[in-house]
Amino acid sequence: MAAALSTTNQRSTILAASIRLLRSDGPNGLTIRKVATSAGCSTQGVYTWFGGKNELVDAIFIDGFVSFRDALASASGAPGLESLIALGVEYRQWAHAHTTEYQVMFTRAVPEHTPSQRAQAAALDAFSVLVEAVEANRSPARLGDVDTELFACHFWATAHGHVMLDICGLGAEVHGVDQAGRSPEHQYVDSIRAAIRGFQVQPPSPVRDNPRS
Amino acid sequence: MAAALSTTNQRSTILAASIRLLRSDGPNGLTIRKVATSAGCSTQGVYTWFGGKNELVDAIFIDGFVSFRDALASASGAPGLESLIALGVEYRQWAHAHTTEYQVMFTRAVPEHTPSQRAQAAALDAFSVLVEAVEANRSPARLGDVDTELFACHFWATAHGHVMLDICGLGAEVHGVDQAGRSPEHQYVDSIRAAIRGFQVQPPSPVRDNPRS
DNA sequence: GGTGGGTGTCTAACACTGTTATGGCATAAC
DNA sequence: GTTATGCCATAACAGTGTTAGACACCCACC
Repeated sequence: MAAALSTTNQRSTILAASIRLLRSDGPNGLTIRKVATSAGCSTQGVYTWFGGKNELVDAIFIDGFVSFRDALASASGAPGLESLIALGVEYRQWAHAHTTEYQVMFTRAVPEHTPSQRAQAAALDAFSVLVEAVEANRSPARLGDVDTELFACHFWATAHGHVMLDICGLGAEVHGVDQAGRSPEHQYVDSIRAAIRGFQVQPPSPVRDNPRS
Repeated sequence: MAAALSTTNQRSTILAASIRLLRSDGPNGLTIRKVATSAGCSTQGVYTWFGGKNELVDAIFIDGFVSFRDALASASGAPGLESLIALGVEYRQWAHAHTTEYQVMFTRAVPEHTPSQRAQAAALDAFSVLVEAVEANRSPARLGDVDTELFACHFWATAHGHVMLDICGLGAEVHGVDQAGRSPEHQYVDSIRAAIRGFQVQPPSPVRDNPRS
Protein backbone atom coordinates (compact mmCIF):
# COMPACT_ATOMS: atom_id res chain seq x y z
CA MET A 1 0.00 0.00 0.00
CA ALA A 2 2.73 2.40 0.93
CA ALA A 3 4.47 1.56 -2.30
CA ALA A 4 1.30 2.18 -4.26
CA LEU A 5 0.87 5.52 -2.55
CA SER A 6 4.40 6.62 -3.35
CA THR A 7 4.01 5.60 -6.95
CA THR A 8 0.84 7.63 -7.44
CA ASN A 9 2.65 10.48 -5.73
CA GLN A 10 5.45 10.19 -8.23
CA ARG A 11 2.95 10.35 -11.06
CA SER A 12 1.18 13.39 -9.65
CA THR A 13 4.51 15.04 -8.89
CA ILE A 14 5.45 14.78 -12.55
CA LEU A 15 2.02 16.01 -13.61
CA ALA A 16 2.19 18.99 -11.28
CA ALA A 17 5.67 19.85 -12.53
CA SER A 18 4.40 19.72 -16.10
CA ILE A 19 1.55 22.15 -15.44
CA ARG A 20 3.89 24.46 -13.52
CA LEU A 21 6.34 24.40 -16.40
CA LEU A 22 3.60 24.91 -18.95
CA ARG A 23 2.39 28.01 -17.15
CA SER A 24 5.81 29.52 -16.56
CA ASP A 25 7.59 28.65 -19.81
CA GLY A 26 4.70 28.15 -22.22
CA PRO A 27 4.09 25.21 -24.54
CA ASN A 28 7.61 25.46 -25.92
CA GLY A 29 9.12 25.19 -22.46
CA LEU A 30 7.43 21.88 -21.78
CA THR A 31 10.25 19.44 -22.49
CA ILE A 32 10.67 15.99 -21.01
CA ARG A 33 14.08 16.88 -19.64
CA LYS A 34 12.82 19.99 -17.86
CA VAL A 35 9.83 18.10 -16.50
CA ALA A 36 12.12 15.36 -15.21
CA THR A 37 14.50 17.84 -13.59
CA SER A 38 11.64 19.78 -12.02
CA ALA A 39 10.05 16.58 -10.72
CA GLY A 40 13.36 15.28 -9.41
CA CYS A 41 13.69 12.22 -11.60
CA SER A 42 15.26 11.22 -14.89
CA THR A 43 13.60 11.47 -18.27
CA GLN A 44 12.86 7.79 -18.11
CA GLY A 45 10.61 8.40 -15.11
CA VAL A 46 8.21 10.34 -17.31
CA TYR A 47 8.08 7.40 -19.70
CA THR A 48 7.49 4.97 -16.85
CA TRP A 49 4.43 6.84 -15.60
CA PHE A 50 2.99 8.28 -18.79
CA GLY A 51 4.47 6.42 -21.71
CA GLY A 52 5.50 9.53 -23.59
CA LYS A 53 4.93 13.21 -24.04
CA ASN A 54 1.60 12.70 -25.79
CA GLU A 55 0.16 10.86 -22.80
CA LEU A 56 1.62 13.46 -20.45
CA VAL A 57 -0.08 16.30 -22.27
CA ASP A 58 -3.16 14.12 -22.57
CA ALA A 59 -3.31 13.98 -18.78
CA ILE A 60 -3.10 17.79 -18.60
CA PHE A 61 -5.79 17.97 -21.28
CA ILE A 62 -8.11 15.65 -19.35
CA ASP A 63 -7.47 17.34 -16.00
CA GLY A 64 -8.22 20.64 -17.69
CA PHE A 65 -11.54 19.51 -19.07
CA VAL A 66 -12.55 17.99 -15.75
CA SER A 67 -11.81 21.25 -13.98
CA PHE A 68 -13.55 23.17 -16.76
CA ARG A 69 -16.63 20.97 -16.58
CA ASP A 70 -16.81 21.34 -12.80
CA ALA A 71 -16.54 25.11 -13.11
CA LEU A 72 -19.35 25.21 -15.67
CA ALA A 73 -21.51 22.86 -13.64
CA SER A 74 -21.08 24.98 -10.53
CA ALA A 75 -22.32 28.03 -12.43
CA SER A 76 -25.46 26.53 -13.91
CA GLY A 77 -27.52 26.69 -10.75
CA ALA A 78 -29.19 30.05 -11.33
CA PRO A 79 -32.86 30.04 -12.26
CA GLY A 80 -34.05 30.45 -15.84
CA LEU A 81 -32.07 32.07 -18.60
CA GLU A 82 -29.73 33.68 -16.11
CA SER A 83 -28.16 30.25 -15.72
CA LEU A 84 -26.99 30.49 -19.31
CA ILE A 85 -25.56 33.94 -18.70
CA ALA A 86 -23.78 32.66 -15.61
CA LEU A 87 -22.50 29.72 -17.63
CA GLY A 88 -21.12 32.06 -20.25
CA VAL A 89 -19.45 34.25 -17.65
CA GLU A 90 -17.94 31.24 -15.92
CA TYR A 91 -16.73 29.97 -19.29
CA ARG A 92 -14.85 33.18 -19.94
CA GLN A 93 -13.59 33.46 -16.39
CA TRP A 94 -12.16 29.94 -16.36
CA ALA A 95 -10.56 30.43 -19.75
CA HIS A 96 -8.90 33.68 -18.68
CA ALA A 97 -7.69 32.13 -15.42
CA HIS A 98 -6.32 29.06 -17.21
CA THR A 99 -5.16 30.51 -20.50
CA THR A 100 -2.40 27.97 -21.01
CA GLU A 101 -4.60 24.98 -20.28
CA TYR A 102 -7.34 26.46 -22.45
CA GLN A 103 -4.94 26.68 -25.36
CA VAL A 104 -3.77 23.13 -24.80
CA MET A 105 -7.38 21.99 -24.71
CA PHE A 106 -8.76 23.98 -27.63
CA THR A 107 -5.91 24.98 -29.91
CA ARG A 108 -3.45 22.12 -29.89
CA ALA A 109 -0.89 24.44 -28.33
CA VAL A 110 1.47 21.51 -27.74
CA PRO A 111 2.12 20.25 -31.24
CA GLU A 112 3.25 16.79 -30.21
CA HIS A 113 -0.17 16.18 -28.71
CA THR A 114 -3.16 14.56 -30.36
CA PRO A 115 -6.01 13.91 -27.93
CA SER A 116 -6.78 10.30 -27.11
CA GLN A 117 -10.30 8.87 -27.09
CA ARG A 118 -10.44 9.33 -23.33
CA ALA A 119 -9.46 12.97 -23.79
CA GLN A 120 -12.13 13.52 -26.42
CA ALA A 121 -14.67 11.96 -24.10
CA ALA A 122 -13.64 14.40 -21.36
CA ALA A 123 -14.17 17.28 -23.79
CA LEU A 124 -17.64 16.03 -24.73
CA ASP A 125 -18.39 15.65 -21.05
CA ALA A 126 -17.82 19.37 -20.53
CA PHE A 127 -19.96 20.15 -23.56
CA SER A 128 -22.78 18.08 -22.07
CA VAL A 129 -23.05 20.50 -19.14
CA LEU A 130 -23.90 23.18 -21.64
CA VAL A 131 -26.34 20.93 -23.48
CA GLU A 132 -28.16 20.15 -20.26
CA ALA A 133 -28.38 23.82 -19.34
CA VAL A 134 -29.91 24.53 -22.73
CA GLU A 135 -32.28 21.61 -22.40
CA ALA A 136 -33.41 22.92 -19.02
CA ASN A 137 -34.35 26.21 -20.66
CA ARG A 138 -36.20 24.69 -23.59
CA SER A 139 -39.63 25.98 -22.65
CA PRO A 140 -41.96 28.45 -24.42
CA ALA A 141 -41.32 31.09 -21.78
CA ARG A 142 -37.55 30.90 -22.16
CA LEU A 143 -35.68 29.69 -25.22
CA GLY A 144 -38.70 28.31 -27.03
CA ASP A 145 -38.56 25.11 -29.00
CA VAL A 146 -34.93 25.42 -30.06
CA ASP A 147 -32.83 22.64 -31.47
CA THR A 148 -30.82 21.88 -28.36
CA GLU A 149 -27.61 20.75 -30.03
CA LEU A 150 -27.68 23.61 -32.51
CA PHE A 151 -28.22 26.23 -29.88
CA ALA A 152 -25.61 24.70 -27.60
CA CYS A 153 -23.13 24.84 -30.47
CA HIS A 154 -24.10 28.44 -31.18
CA PHE A 155 -23.70 29.37 -27.54
CA TRP A 156 -20.35 27.61 -27.19
CA ALA A 157 -19.12 29.10 -30.43
CA THR A 158 -19.96 32.61 -29.25
CA ALA A 159 -18.16 32.14 -25.94
CA HIS A 160 -15.23 30.31 -27.49
CA GLY A 161 -14.89 32.83 -30.28
CA HIS A 162 -14.66 35.76 -27.88
CA VAL A 163 -12.20 33.97 -25.63
CA MET A 164 -9.99 32.94 -28.52
CA LEU A 165 -9.93 36.42 -29.96
CA ASP A 166 -8.98 37.71 -26.52
CA ILE A 167 -6.16 35.19 -26.27
CA CYS A 168 -4.92 36.01 -29.77
CA GLY A 169 -4.96 39.70 -28.89
CA LEU A 170 -7.68 40.54 -31.38
CA GLY A 171 -10.67 40.62 -29.04
CA ALA A 172 -12.43 43.17 -26.89
CA GLU A 173 -9.62 43.00 -24.33
CA VAL A 174 -7.33 44.86 -26.68
CA HIS A 175 -9.86 47.59 -27.44
CA GLY A 176 -10.78 48.23 -23.81
CA VAL A 177 -14.03 49.96 -22.95
CA ASP A 178 -16.39 50.59 -25.85
CA GLN A 179 -18.26 53.71 -26.92
CA ALA A 180 -20.72 53.37 -24.06
CA GLY A 181 -17.98 52.79 -21.48
CA ARG A 182 -18.66 49.10 -21.04
CA SER A 183 -15.83 46.88 -19.86
CA PRO A 184 -14.70 43.95 -22.03
CA GLU A 185 -16.58 41.58 -19.74
CA HIS A 186 -19.79 43.59 -20.11
CA GLN A 187 -19.33 43.61 -23.85
CA TYR A 188 -18.94 39.85 -23.68
CA VAL A 189 -22.11 39.47 -21.64
CA ASP A 190 -23.91 41.67 -24.14
CA SER A 191 -22.80 39.34 -26.87
CA ILE A 192 -23.99 36.31 -24.93
CA ARG A 193 -27.34 37.99 -24.34
CA ALA A 194 -27.58 38.85 -28.01
CA ALA A 195 -26.76 35.26 -28.94
CA ILE A 196 -29.60 34.07 -26.74
CA ARG A 197 -31.98 36.76 -27.91
CA GLY A 198 -31.31 35.92 -31.52
CA PHE A 199 -32.64 32.43 -31.06
CA GLN A 200 -35.23 33.45 -28.54
CA VAL A 201 -37.04 35.99 -30.64
CA GLN A 202 -37.41 33.89 -33.70
CA PRO A 203 -36.28 30.28 -33.65
CA PRO A 204 -34.50 29.65 -36.93
CA SER A 205 -37.05 28.60 -39.48
CA PRO A 206 -36.18 26.55 -42.56
CA VAL A 207 -33.66 28.63 -44.42
CA ARG A 208 -35.41 31.08 -46.67
CA ASP A 209 -32.85 31.38 -49.37
CA ASN A 210 -29.82 29.47 -50.37
CA PRO A 211 -26.97 30.90 -48.32
CA ARG A 212 -24.54 30.20 -51.16
CA SER A 213 -24.78 32.13 -54.39
CA MET B 1 17.41 42.13 -63.58
CA ALA B 2 17.58 38.48 -64.49
CA ALA B 3 19.43 37.82 -61.28
CA ALA B 4 16.84 39.68 -59.29
CA LEU B 5 14.09 37.68 -60.96
CA SER B 6 15.74 34.37 -60.15
CA THR B 7 16.27 35.38 -56.54
CA THR B 8 12.61 36.28 -56.02
CA ASN B 9 11.77 32.98 -57.69
CA GLN B 10 13.97 31.17 -55.21
CA ARG B 11 12.16 32.85 -52.36
CA SER B 12 8.72 32.00 -53.68
CA THR B 13 9.85 28.47 -54.44
CA ILE B 14 10.76 28.00 -50.80
CA LEU B 15 7.52 29.60 -49.67
CA ALA B 16 5.45 27.38 -51.96
CA ALA B 17 7.29 24.30 -50.75
CA SER B 18 6.56 25.31 -47.17
CA ILE B 19 2.83 25.65 -47.75
CA ARG B 20 2.77 22.36 -49.66
CA LEU B 21 4.56 20.63 -46.81
CA LEU B 22 2.34 22.26 -44.22
CA ARG B 23 -0.75 20.95 -45.98
CA SER B 24 0.55 17.45 -46.58
CA ASP B 25 2.46 16.77 -43.35
CA GLY B 26 0.85 19.21 -40.93
CA PRO B 27 2.59 21.71 -38.66
CA ASN B 28 4.88 19.00 -37.31
CA GLY B 29 6.07 18.12 -40.79
CA LEU B 30 7.24 21.64 -41.48
CA THR B 31 10.97 21.35 -40.85
CA ILE B 32 13.71 23.46 -42.37
CA ARG B 33 15.42 20.38 -43.78
CA LYS B 34 12.28 19.11 -45.50
CA VAL B 35 11.52 22.56 -46.84
CA ALA B 36 15.05 22.83 -48.21
CA THR B 37 14.91 19.39 -49.82
CA SER B 38 11.49 20.07 -51.30
CA ALA B 39 12.63 23.43 -52.66
CA GLY B 40 15.85 21.96 -54.03
CA CYS B 41 18.31 23.87 -51.91
CA SER B 42 20.20 23.48 -48.67
CA THR B 43 18.94 24.54 -45.27
CA GLN B 44 21.08 27.61 -45.57
CA GLY B 45 18.97 28.76 -48.49
CA VAL B 46 15.99 29.13 -46.20
CA TYR B 47 18.07 31.28 -43.86
CA THR B 48 19.34 33.38 -46.73
CA TRP B 49 15.84 34.29 -47.89
CA PHE B 50 13.85 34.31 -44.66
CA GLY B 51 16.31 34.51 -41.79
CA GLY B 52 14.77 31.66 -39.84
CA LYS B 53 11.74 29.50 -39.32
CA ASN B 54 9.83 32.26 -37.56
CA GLU B 55 10.10 34.55 -40.55
CA LEU B 56 9.20 31.67 -42.88
CA VAL B 57 5.99 30.93 -41.00
CA ASP B 58 5.42 34.66 -40.71
CA ALA B 59 5.37 34.85 -44.49
CA ILE B 60 2.79 32.05 -44.62
CA PHE B 61 0.82 33.87 -41.93
CA ILE B 62 0.83 37.13 -43.86
CA ASP B 63 0.03 35.50 -47.19
CA GLY B 64 -2.84 33.71 -45.49
CA PHE B 65 -4.33 36.91 -44.08
CA VAL B 66 -3.97 38.67 -47.41
CA SER B 67 -5.82 35.85 -49.15
CA PHE B 68 -8.36 35.79 -46.34
CA ARG B 69 -8.94 39.51 -46.52
CA ASP B 70 -9.36 39.38 -50.30
CA ALA B 71 -11.88 36.56 -49.97
CA LEU B 72 -13.88 38.49 -47.39
CA ALA B 73 -13.72 41.68 -49.42
CA SER B 74 -14.97 39.88 -52.53
CA ALA B 75 -18.01 38.64 -50.60
CA SER B 76 -19.11 41.93 -49.11
CA GLY B 77 -20.68 43.30 -52.27
CA ALA B 78 -24.25 42.12 -51.68
CA PRO B 79 -26.83 44.78 -50.71
CA GLY B 80 -27.93 45.29 -47.14
CA LEU B 81 -27.65 42.78 -44.37
CA GLU B 82 -27.18 39.98 -46.86
CA SER B 83 -23.64 41.28 -47.29
CA LEU B 84 -22.97 40.25 -43.68
CA ILE B 85 -24.45 36.81 -44.30
CA ALA B 86 -22.30 36.45 -47.39
CA LEU B 87 -19.29 37.59 -45.41
CA GLY B 88 -19.96 34.96 -42.78
CA VAL B 89 -20.39 32.24 -45.37
CA GLU B 90 -17.20 33.25 -47.12
CA TYR B 91 -15.41 33.29 -43.78
CA ARG B 92 -16.39 29.68 -43.11
CA GLN B 93 -15.73 28.60 -46.68
CA TRP B 94 -12.24 30.06 -46.72
CA ALA B 95 -11.43 28.55 -43.35
CA HIS B 96 -12.60 25.11 -44.41
CA ALA B 97 -10.68 25.32 -47.67
CA HIS B 98 -7.52 26.50 -45.91
CA THR B 99 -7.72 24.65 -42.63
CA THR B 100 -3.98 24.45 -42.15
CA GLU B 101 -3.38 28.10 -42.87
CA TYR B 102 -6.33 29.05 -40.68
CA GLN B 103 -4.78 27.18 -37.79
CA VAL B 104 -1.43 28.82 -38.38
CA MET B 105 -3.15 32.19 -38.45
CA PHE B 106 -5.50 31.79 -35.50
CA THR B 107 -4.22 29.05 -33.22
CA ARG B 108 -0.43 29.27 -33.28
CA ALA B 109 -0.33 25.84 -34.88
CA VAL B 110 3.39 26.20 -35.50
CA PRO B 111 4.78 26.63 -32.00
CA GLU B 112 8.05 28.21 -33.05
CA HIS B 113 6.11 31.10 -34.57
CA THR B 114 5.23 34.38 -32.92
CA PRO B 115 3.66 36.86 -35.33
CA SER B 116 5.70 39.93 -36.18
CA GLN B 117 4.26 43.44 -36.18
CA ARG B 118 3.78 43.22 -39.96
CA ALA B 119 1.86 39.98 -39.46
CA GLN B 120 -0.37 41.50 -36.79
CA ALA B 121 -1.05 44.42 -39.11
CA ALA B 122 -2.11 41.97 -41.82
CA ALA B 123 -4.52 40.35 -39.37
CA LEU B 124 -6.04 43.69 -38.40
CA ASP B 125 -6.32 44.49 -42.10
CA ALA B 126 -8.60 41.49 -42.58
CA PHE B 127 -10.62 42.48 -39.53
CA SER B 128 -11.12 45.93 -40.99
CA VAL B 129 -13.06 44.42 -43.92
CA LEU B 130 -15.55 43.16 -41.39
CA VAL B 131 -15.65 46.47 -39.55
CA GLU B 132 -16.38 48.30 -42.78
CA ALA B 133 -19.16 45.90 -43.68
CA VAL B 134 -20.73 46.51 -40.27
CA GLU B 135 -20.30 50.26 -40.60
CA ALA B 136 -22.07 50.13 -43.98
CA ASN B 137 -25.05 48.50 -42.29
CA ARG B 138 -25.23 50.87 -39.39
CA SER B 139 -28.55 52.43 -40.31
CA PRO B 140 -31.95 52.38 -38.53
CA ALA B 141 -33.40 50.04 -41.13
CA ARG B 142 -30.63 47.51 -40.78
CA LEU B 143 -28.44 47.01 -37.71
CA GLY B 144 -29.56 50.10 -35.90
CA ASP B 145 -27.15 52.26 -33.94
CA VAL B 146 -24.83 49.45 -32.89
CA ASP B 147 -21.35 49.88 -31.51
CA THR B 148 -19.42 49.00 -34.65
CA GLU B 149 -16.37 47.49 -32.99
CA LEU B 150 -18.45 45.53 -30.50
CA PHE B 151 -20.73 44.09 -33.12
CA ALA B 152 -17.81 43.29 -35.43
CA CYS B 153 -16.15 41.42 -32.56
CA HIS B 154 -19.40 39.60 -31.84
CA PHE B 155 -19.81 38.68 -35.47
CA TRP B 156 -16.21 37.52 -35.84
CA ALA B 157 -16.41 35.57 -32.61
CA THR B 158 -19.49 33.74 -33.78
CA ALA B 159 -17.93 32.78 -37.09
CA HIS B 160 -14.56 31.97 -35.57
CA GLY B 161 -16.11 29.95 -32.77
CA HIS B 162 -18.05 27.75 -35.17
CA VAL B 163 -15.08 27.24 -37.45
CA MET B 164 -12.77 26.39 -34.57
CA LEU B 165 -15.22 23.90 -33.11
CA ASP B 166 -15.49 22.32 -36.56
CA ILE B 167 -11.72 22.07 -36.81
CA CYS B 168 -11.44 20.61 -33.31
CA GLY B 169 -14.09 18.04 -34.19
CA LEU B 170 -16.59 19.40 -31.67
CA GLY B 171 -18.74 21.48 -34.02
CA ALA B 172 -21.81 20.94 -36.14
CA GLU B 173 -19.73 19.04 -38.70
CA VAL B 174 -19.45 16.11 -36.34
CA HIS B 175 -23.16 16.01 -35.56
CA GLY B 176 -24.27 16.19 -39.18
CA VAL B 177 -27.79 17.33 -40.05
CA ASP B 178 -29.87 18.60 -37.14
CA GLN B 179 -33.42 17.75 -36.06
CA ALA B 180 -34.90 19.73 -38.90
CA GLY B 181 -32.59 18.20 -41.50
CA ARG B 182 -30.43 21.27 -41.94
CA SER B 183 -26.85 20.80 -43.14
CA PRO B 184 -23.96 22.04 -40.98
CA GLU B 185 -23.60 25.04 -43.28
CA HIS B 186 -27.27 25.94 -42.90
CA GLN B 187 -26.96 25.60 -39.14
CA TYR B 188 -23.99 27.94 -39.33
CA VAL B 189 -25.95 30.47 -41.36
CA ASP B 190 -28.79 30.22 -38.85
CA SER B 191 -26.32 31.06 -36.11
CA ILE B 192 -25.01 34.02 -38.05
CA ARG B 193 -28.54 35.26 -38.64
CA ALA B 194 -29.30 34.80 -34.95
CA ALA B 195 -26.15 36.71 -34.04
CA ILE B 196 -27.30 39.59 -36.24
CA ARG B 197 -30.89 39.41 -35.04
CA GLY B 198 -29.78 39.50 -31.43
CA PHE B 199 -28.23 42.93 -31.90
CA GLN B 200 -30.79 44.09 -34.42
CA VAL B 201 -33.89 43.56 -32.31
CA GLN B 202 -32.62 45.25 -29.22
CA PRO B 203 -29.26 46.95 -29.26
CA PRO B 204 -27.53 46.07 -26.01
CA SER B 205 -28.54 48.60 -23.42
CA PRO B 206 -26.46 49.35 -20.34
CA VAL B 207 -26.17 46.09 -18.50
CA ARG B 208 -29.14 45.62 -16.21
CA ASP B 209 -27.50 43.58 -13.55
CA ASN B 210 -23.99 42.80 -12.55
CA PRO B 211 -23.00 39.77 -14.60
CA ARG B 212 -20.76 38.53 -11.82
CA SER B 213 -22.24 37.28 -8.59
C1' DG C 1 17.18 -18.61 3.49
C1' DG C 2 17.75 -18.58 -1.32
C1' DT C 3 15.93 -17.53 -5.96
C1' DG C 4 13.55 -15.73 -9.77
C1' DG C 5 10.57 -12.34 -11.92
C1' DG C 6 8.67 -8.04 -12.05
C1' DT C 7 9.07 -3.11 -11.33
C1' DG C 8 11.15 1.36 -11.20
C1' DT C 9 15.07 3.94 -12.18
C1' DC C 10 19.32 5.62 -14.23
C1' DT C 11 22.82 6.49 -17.89
C1' DA C 12 23.90 6.53 -22.53
C1' DA C 13 22.78 6.64 -26.96
C1' DC C 14 19.84 7.33 -31.33
C1' DA C 15 17.60 10.10 -34.75
C1' DC C 16 15.72 14.23 -35.24
C1' DT C 17 15.10 19.47 -34.74
C1' DG C 18 16.55 24.84 -35.56
C1' DT C 19 20.51 27.35 -36.04
C1' DT C 20 25.21 28.92 -37.10
C1' DA C 21 30.26 29.01 -38.43
C1' DT C 22 33.11 28.23 -42.17
C1' DG C 23 34.43 28.20 -46.65
C1' DG C 24 33.70 28.15 -51.84
C1' DC C 25 32.09 30.22 -55.93
C1' DA C 26 30.16 33.09 -58.87
C1' DT C 27 29.26 38.14 -60.33
C1' DA C 28 29.88 43.22 -59.97
C1' DA C 29 32.78 47.33 -58.88
C1' DC C 30 36.97 49.73 -58.77
C1' DG D 1 43.71 42.22 -61.86
C1' DT D 2 42.03 42.85 -57.43
C1' DT D 3 38.58 43.47 -54.21
C1' DA D 4 33.91 43.14 -52.44
C1' DT D 5 29.47 41.43 -52.22
C1' DG D 6 25.80 38.03 -52.32
C1' DC D 7 24.31 33.28 -52.53
C1' DC D 8 24.99 28.61 -51.47
C1' DA D 9 26.67 24.02 -49.38
C1' DT D 10 28.92 21.39 -45.86
C1' DA D 11 29.62 20.46 -41.27
C1' DA D 12 28.95 21.22 -36.77
C1' DC D 13 26.47 22.89 -32.44
C1' DA D 14 22.97 22.51 -28.78
C1' DG D 15 18.64 21.12 -28.10
C1' DT D 16 14.46 17.84 -28.67
C1' DG D 17 11.57 13.08 -27.94
C1' DT D 18 12.50 8.50 -27.51
C1' DT D 19 14.64 3.95 -26.70
C1' DA D 20 18.09 0.32 -25.24
C1' DG D 21 20.62 -1.70 -21.68
C1' DA D 22 22.03 -2.18 -17.07
C1' DC D 23 21.37 -1.77 -12.22
C1' DA D 24 18.78 -1.92 -7.76
C1' DC D 25 14.95 -3.08 -5.21
C1' DC D 26 10.82 -5.68 -3.59
C1' DC D 27 7.87 -9.51 -3.19
C1' DA D 28 6.12 -14.09 -4.08
C1' DC D 29 7.61 -18.75 -4.38
C1' DC D 30 10.45 -23.09 -3.66
